[in-house]
Amino acid sequence: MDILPPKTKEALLARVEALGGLTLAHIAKDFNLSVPADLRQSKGWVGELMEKALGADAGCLAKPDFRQLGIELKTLPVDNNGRVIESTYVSVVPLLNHWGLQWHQSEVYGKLAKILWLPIEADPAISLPQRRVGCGFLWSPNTVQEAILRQDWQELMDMVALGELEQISAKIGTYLQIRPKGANGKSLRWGVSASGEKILTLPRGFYLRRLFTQSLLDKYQFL
DNA sequence: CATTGATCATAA
DNA sequence: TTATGATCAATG
Repeated sequence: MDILPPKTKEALLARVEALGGLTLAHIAKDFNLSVPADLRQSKGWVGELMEKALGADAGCLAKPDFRQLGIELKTLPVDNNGRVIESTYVSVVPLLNHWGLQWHQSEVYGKLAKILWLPIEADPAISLPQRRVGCGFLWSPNTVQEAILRQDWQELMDMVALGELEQISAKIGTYLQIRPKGANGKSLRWGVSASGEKILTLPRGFYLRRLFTQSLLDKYQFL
């Protein structure tokens, strides 16, 4: 059972609304999928299930998930107190061939420009099959948010370009941060050192900090 | 106990 | 092999 991609934003939001309140077991059953016991060896399972349920069509491509609509889908794990549990992966950090890259041409901007946030119950006290989908909402950065995201991106990409990879830690950045993003500590990519030589280094990704996505969720709940 | 750094599965 | 989907688990 394959769901076709929604043709309009309204059609997408209608599907999101229909998902709200359903358990993961319920949705998985509709696709003849079994629910893993836990996420330890299936970390992306919930996100992939939501892609199926909503008809995301970007597959493994450098997205957005809904290509025709330019909308990126992100699940937002939330505990029983409405607290966002995890940071949100955005995209890989280009370690090479990034000279002259501008904010508005970056993958980060492309994905953050329009996001469908889909809160998912993720309290450890609730078993995976019993967890429910919350109320999804569309978000685009406002002027202030974009300015801060852009500053973060620029500061971090400047460090990448200057070969300061070893000095990049997850502590840098107000909303955005860079953290390792690989299969394990042995996966390596080519980057550039401070002296301009090509070096092997960990693959990294841009992530949105938990407190930032928490603020988005809080604002939505308030409205 | 929150965050950083490390890791798991899968598709193309 | 690299990018997608993320969460796990060590650390301070």
